[in-house]
Amino acid sequence: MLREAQEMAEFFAALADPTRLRLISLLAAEECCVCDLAQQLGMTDSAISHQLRTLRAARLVRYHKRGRQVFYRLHDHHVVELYRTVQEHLAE
Amino acid sequence: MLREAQEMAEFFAALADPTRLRLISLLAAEECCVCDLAQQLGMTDSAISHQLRTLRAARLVRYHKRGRQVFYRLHDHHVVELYRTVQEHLAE
DNA sequence: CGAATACATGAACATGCGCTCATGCATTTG
DNA sequence: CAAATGCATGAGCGCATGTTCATGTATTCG
Repeated sequence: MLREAQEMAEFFAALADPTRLRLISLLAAEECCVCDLAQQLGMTDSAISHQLRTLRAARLVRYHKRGRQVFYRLHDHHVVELYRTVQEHLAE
Repeated sequence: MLREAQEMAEFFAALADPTRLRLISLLAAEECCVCDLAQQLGMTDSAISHQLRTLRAARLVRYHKRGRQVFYRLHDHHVVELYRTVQEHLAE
């Protein structure tokens, strides 16, 4: 039980940050490269890159390179569903 | 968007700890008092009380007093559903 | 009433986290 | 090729977090 709790905690921790949740919100609309994400959030490329690393580790996003840009998108539909569920839960 | 992200982040943060997830797992089975929860997790009453405070703040648990004991239970069915959903998601 | 029990809480300490800054590595452009 | 662009990464700093320890409060028991 402890091990499972640890895994779940790490997963929730990846979602427990406003910047990462805003990234997920942006990526729910469309795939996007790092510098555009940074610009939309008014943050540095470095800060966003660090956060994307966390989202990658939690398998919440995927990416593919084209030229010198890296395009990120949500890993699968489960991510959006979880996001929407909690969003509605907090709206009451 | 920033404000909503902040609220969601706080909610996920309440779930981003192994001890609190184990408490939720125990409370999913049956309502329980603080000292029993502490004993089942092999932790001090104080540590558990602190964590229950966090779960209360996130409205994840309710409680009622009887004598000198305080019995905690999950706030509503949404909590268990979210727990099960993520549990299954990580099981793949 | 006095001791013990069940829980809550504040301070303190160690650890982890998010951002900045500096740097490095591909890729593209002039 | 050299400069510039897009991104990744490691170190470092300030701040939040989880546990312990000491203490406080209500309730129950002898």
